Amino acid sequence: MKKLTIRDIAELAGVGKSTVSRVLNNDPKVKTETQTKIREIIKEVGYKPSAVARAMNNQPIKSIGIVVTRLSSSAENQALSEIIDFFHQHEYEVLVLESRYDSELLNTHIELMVQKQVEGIIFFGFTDQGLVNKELFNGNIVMIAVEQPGISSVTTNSPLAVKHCFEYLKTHGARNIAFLGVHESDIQTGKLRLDAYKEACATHKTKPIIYLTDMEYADGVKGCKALLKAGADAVICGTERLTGGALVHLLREGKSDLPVAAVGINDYIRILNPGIFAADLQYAKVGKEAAVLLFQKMKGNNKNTDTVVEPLMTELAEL
Amino acid sequence: MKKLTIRDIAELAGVGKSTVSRVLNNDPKVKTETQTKIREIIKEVGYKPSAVARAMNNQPIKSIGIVVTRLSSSAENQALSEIIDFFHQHEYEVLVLESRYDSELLNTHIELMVQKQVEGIIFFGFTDQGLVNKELFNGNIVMIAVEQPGISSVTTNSPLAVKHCFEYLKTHGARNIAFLGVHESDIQTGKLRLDAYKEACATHKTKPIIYLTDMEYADGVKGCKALLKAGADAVICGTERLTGGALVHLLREGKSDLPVAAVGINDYIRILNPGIFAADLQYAKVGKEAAVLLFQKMKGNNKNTDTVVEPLMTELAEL
DNA sequence: CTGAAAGCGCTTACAG
DNA sequence: CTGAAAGCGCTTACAG
Repeated sequence: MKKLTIRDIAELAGVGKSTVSRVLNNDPKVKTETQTKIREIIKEVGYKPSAVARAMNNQPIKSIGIVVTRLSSSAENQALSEIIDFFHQHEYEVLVLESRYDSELLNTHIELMVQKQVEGIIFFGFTDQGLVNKELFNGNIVMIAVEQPGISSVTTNSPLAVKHCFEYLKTHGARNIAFLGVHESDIQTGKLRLDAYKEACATHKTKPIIYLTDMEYADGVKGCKALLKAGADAVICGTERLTGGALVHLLREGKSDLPVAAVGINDYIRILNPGIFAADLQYAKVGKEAAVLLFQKMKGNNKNTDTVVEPLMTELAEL
Repeated sequence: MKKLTIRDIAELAGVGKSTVSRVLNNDPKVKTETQTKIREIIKEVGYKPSAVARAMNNQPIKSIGIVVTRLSSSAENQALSEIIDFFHQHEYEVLVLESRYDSELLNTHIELMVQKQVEGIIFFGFTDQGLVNKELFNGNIVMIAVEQPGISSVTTNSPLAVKHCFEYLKTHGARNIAFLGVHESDIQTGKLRLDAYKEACATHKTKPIIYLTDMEYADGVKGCKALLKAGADAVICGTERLTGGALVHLLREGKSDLPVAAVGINDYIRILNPGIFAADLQYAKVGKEAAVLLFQKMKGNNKNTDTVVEPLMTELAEL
C-alpha cells in the first residue's frame, strides 16, 4: 500500500489538488459541501499530509529545542516535563539535548538546532555558558536560571527563599543560624544564595557561619558536621543535595531536632525530615512559564520578559 | 541576508546544481578539483543544505522517538541520557515523550511518531501497556523493561539481583530475611522480584516474610517497620524508593546495623548507608544497549534480540 | 468557489 | 565527469 498524496485525494473526490490543499488549510472560501466531501474521503482512506512537503512551502515543521544541563537533575526534569507537555499539546516536536555544564557543547547543540530550523529554544543556563547570540531563532529564545540582556528569561527567586529560611529560623528561636552552600564560583546556586544569607545576617546583626562546598550528598554531610562544630544551632541548606546530606548527618547523630531550613524540596528531603521548613523553588512552574513565554514569542510577541518565579514556602506537617 | 540554496552555490562555483548536489552526497564520480572548489565555496559562505528538501526525495530526516514513563525516574533518565547521546552522535533528532504509565497516552505518542515518520522508537514498557503493533516503523522498535514476542527488548535481570541479595544476607549470618517489595500487580517491579525472593526462600528452606506496598518513600518506612515487628533480622528492598524509606526508618530507630540489601542503587541510598550491599540494575547500560540495538535494526539487521543486562553487585566501602 | 501552473530546494536517471 | 530536466508533495497567486 503506497503512501497517499494530495493528488490521490483530489482524484477520489473529483476535484483539483488546490481544493484539497485549501481544505487541509481550513480555507473558508471552499464550499461547505465540497469541504465535507473531501474531509470524509481523507478520514476514510486515512490520508495524512506530508509535513515535509508542507515545510518546503515555508510552513515550518513545528518544532522547538530544549537544552538541559543534566537530565538527572530533578529540578530540571520537572521543568522539562512541563515544557514537553505544553509543546506536545500544541503539536510541536520537542528536541531534547544535554549540555552537561559545558559551554562548547551548549554551542554545538544550539548550532544543531539552528540547522534543524527549530522555531525556538529553551535552555537551562549555567555560570560559564558565555553569551548567547540573541539573533538566533528570530529571537525565539528563553533562558532558564540565568539572565542575559536582550533575551527572555525565567529564574527562581532563590535569594528570597534564603531570606525566608533565615527569618523562619530566627523567629523560631535560633541564634546561630549557619549557611551550608555551594562555592561562590557558581553564580546561580552559589553566590546569589550566599549573598542573600549574608544580607540577612547583616539585617539581623548576626555573625555569619558559612560552609561552602560542592554539590554532592557527601558534601552536605561534611558541611553539616563542620557547622555544628562551629556552633550553629540552626542550618540553612542551599541546595537539595546539601539538604539531603545534612539531614542524613543529623539523623545519624541523633540530632534531628536541630532546626533546618532548605532551599529546594523533594520527596527525599520530605521523608528525611517531614517537619522541615522548605522553600519550593517551583521548577515545574518555571518550566511552564518558560514554555508559555517561548510560545508567545513565536506567535509574534517580541518584547523580552524576565520572569521570576517566587518560591513557595512549606512548613511541612508531621507525617 | 537570504537563505542560500544549492543554486547559489552552483552559480558561485560556475557549475550545475547537479554537481553541487553530488558533492553534497559524496558522489566519488565528481572530479577532485571540482569537489574541492565546491567544498571551499560551501564552507566560505556557510551554506547548509535544507534537510526538508532532502527529505522530499526520500532521504528521510534522521530521527527517532523515545517514550519514557516518567522523566523523574532516575533509572529512566540515566537510560535516556545514553540514548540521546548515542543518537545525537549519529546525527539523529531525538523526540522525547512521557507515557506516565498510561497505555492510551503511549498509543497516542506512538501514533504521533508514526506521523512524524521517525525511523524507529525506543520505549519503556510497563505492566498494562497492551500489545504494540510490531509492524510499525518497519519493525524498528525496542522495548525496555518489558518483553513482547516479535519485538526486540532490553531488560534488567532483577530476579537475579534479588537472588544475590538473599544469598549475600544469608552468608552474612541473617536468618529471617524479609522482602520489602511492590504489589504483585506490577509485573516488572513487583511480581518478578517477589517470585525470585520466594524461590530463594524455598531453596534455602526459609520461611518468607513479605511486605508488599506502593512505590513511595513513605511506603518503605512503613514496610520496614512492619517487617522488623514481624521478626526480620535482615531486609531485601525491592526498589530504590523502598530502600530509601527503609534506610531512613532504620536510621531514625538507631538500627542502622540491621543488614539491608537493595535492588537498585543511587547516590541517595549510598549516603544513607555507605556499606549497603546493592545490585546496580545498570540503567545507563540498558539505555546504551537499546540505542545500539535500534541502530542496528535501522541499518537492516532485522532479527529480534532480547537482551538482558546483568546487575552489578556492589558491596560498598565505608565512606 | 475552483483549477492549472509555478515554485519551494533538493536528488537522480538520462544523455552527453 | 557534468548538466538539463523531471520529480518529490505540497501551497498559493492568478485567472476564471
